[in-house]
Amino acid sequence: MNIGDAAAATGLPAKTIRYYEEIGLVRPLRSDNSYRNFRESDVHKLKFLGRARALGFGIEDCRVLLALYDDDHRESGQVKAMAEEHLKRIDAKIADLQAMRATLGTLVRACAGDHRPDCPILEDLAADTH
Amino acid sequence: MNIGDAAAATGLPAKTIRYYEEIGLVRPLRSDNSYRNFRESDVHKLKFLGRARALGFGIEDCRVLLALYDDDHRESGQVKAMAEEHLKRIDAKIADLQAMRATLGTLVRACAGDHRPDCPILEDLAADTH
DNA sequence: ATAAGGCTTCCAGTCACGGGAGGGTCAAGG
DNA sequence: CCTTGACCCTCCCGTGACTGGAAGCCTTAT
Repeated sequence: MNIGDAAAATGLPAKTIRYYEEIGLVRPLRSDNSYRNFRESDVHKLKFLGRARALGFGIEDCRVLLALYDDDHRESGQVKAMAEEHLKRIDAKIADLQAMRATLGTLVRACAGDHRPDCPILEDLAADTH
Repeated sequence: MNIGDAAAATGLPAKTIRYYEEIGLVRPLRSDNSYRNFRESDVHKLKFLGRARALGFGIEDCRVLLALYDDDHRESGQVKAMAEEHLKRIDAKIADLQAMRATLGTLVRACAGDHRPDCPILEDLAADTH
C-alpha cells in the first residue's frame, strides 16, 4: 500500500504520514523503488493516531498511548490518568477562551459599528485602568 | 526608560518587547549606549498590545488595531468587524474543544482506571468504526 | 578592580505540520 | 517506443509568537 492509499484510508495527509514516520510513530516497509509500503497494521496505527490527535492529544502523548495500546501489561489507570490530565488542559483552554469571548462580546455589543470614530473596543484596549 | 522598566510597567517580558520592536509594532528610541529608550507613548502602545493579545487577537490584527487607534478618521465599523470576525474564530475554537471534551469525558468516565489492562479509551482510539 | 546585574545581538528551538523545488517511478494511451 | 500525467521520493524553508541561551558590552556598587 503506497502512501496515497494510506492517506485515503486514514484521512491523514501524506505529508503528515511522512512526518509521523520521521519522528518514529510508524515504521512502514519500503518497496524496491523506495516507496513506502504500508501494512494493515500501519494503517491501523495511523488511524489510532488520527483519532488521538483529533481528541487533542499531543504527539508525545500519542506515542505513549500507542505504546500502552501495544502493551498487554498496561494498567488502564495509566491511560485514564493521561486522559484526565488532558481533560484539565482542555478545560483550562475552554475557560480562557470563554473569558475572552465574554469580554470581547461585551465590547462588540457596546460598539456602534458605524462611520464615526468613537469605539468602545479601542477605548478599552487603550484604557489605563486594568 | 530601559527595557526592564518597560517590561515591569507593561507586564510583558523583555523578550516579547524586543520581538515587537523587531516586527515594527513599537519603535523605541535608542540611548547613546544603544539601550532601548521607551517613552510613555511606547509603554502605552505596549499595554495596548498586551491587552489585544490577551483578547486573543493575532499580531497582524494588533498591528491594524493600533493603526486604527492612531487614526482619527477611523470608522468604528472597521474595528467592530474585526472583533466580530475574531469572535467567530473564538466560538469555533470553543466548539472544537467542547466536542473533544465531551468525547474524552465520556471515555474517561467509562474507564475503570485500575490495574487491569482493559481500557475503553484505547479501545475507542483503536476502533475500526468511526 | 571586580562582581553583579542589565543590556545588546544573534542563533536555535518550540509544535505539528504545509508548501514547494527538483527529480525518480509507474501505468495507460497513441 | 514514447509521452503524458499521476504518483512518489528527499530536502529545505516557513508558520505564530515567542522563549532560551550564548557571547559580549555597560553601569553601578563595593
